[in-house]
Amino acid sequence: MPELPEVETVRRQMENLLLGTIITKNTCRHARYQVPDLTGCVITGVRRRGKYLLLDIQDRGVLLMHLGMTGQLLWNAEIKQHVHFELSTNKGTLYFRDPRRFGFVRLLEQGDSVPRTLRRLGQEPGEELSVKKAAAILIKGQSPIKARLLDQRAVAGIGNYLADEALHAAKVHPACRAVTTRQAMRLVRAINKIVMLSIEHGGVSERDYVHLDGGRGGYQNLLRCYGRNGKPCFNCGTELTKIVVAGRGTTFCPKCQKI
DNA sequence: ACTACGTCCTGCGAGC
DNA sequence: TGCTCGCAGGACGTAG
Repeated sequence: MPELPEVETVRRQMENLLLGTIITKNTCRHARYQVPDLTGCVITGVRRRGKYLLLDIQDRGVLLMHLGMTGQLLWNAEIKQHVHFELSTNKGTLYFRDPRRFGFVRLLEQGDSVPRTLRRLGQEPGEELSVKKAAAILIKGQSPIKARLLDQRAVAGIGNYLADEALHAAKVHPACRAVTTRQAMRLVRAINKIVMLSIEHGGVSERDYVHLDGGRGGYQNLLRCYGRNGKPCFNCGTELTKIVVAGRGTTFCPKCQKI
């Protein structure tokens, strides 16, 4: 469930703690979190692209991390169960917990080609995003619009809750296969707005996601659609409905979001 | 090329 | 009370 706002929130905290530190040890406890020994290397950058975290490791490459569904990055892990990767530095240790092991950690060595999924990522949400360009990608194709929002190619970093929230805000039916340019532009603007707001509130802490210090985000209390099935739509009072689109649980308002 | 679907994995809550 | 079962979903592989 960690989506762009959640990853960005931990990125900011990691940047404060890890930038300029020296790695003293790294421990890998599972194949999905396998990284060569980085002892002595300096962390020179803490970046994010979509839902991926990228730690620049001086003279070695980039440490690529994805939180998957249940991934947690913790500065001091109280619960050691499901900790698959540890990165110790001269300032402290970063623990990667991931009960369901959908996440991963790997090192992109200097000279390695950039993985395809990273290359295919669309624009980052934000003020510099070209709404027209993203909308042009979004209107292409025959799949349900929600599937196209989730495939990362129009805008990077969207997951299930951002998709449901944006579709509701833009009044587009999640199963709609033919969206207009006008609808697509509404969607992209909604994404921008929701991403910004969610980051401001430290993201959504619904089940597993927590901050580096174990703290929780607050945006789960401001969700207008996702997870509110059976409850009234804030716009029209109609009961929100849950269906499956693109294999994902999808909540929407049958009155506001018509095909 | 695009689209659809199965797979990975564990915790949790509903229902009996 | 204790069990089983279904569901949660990001990315990827494969099939059509």
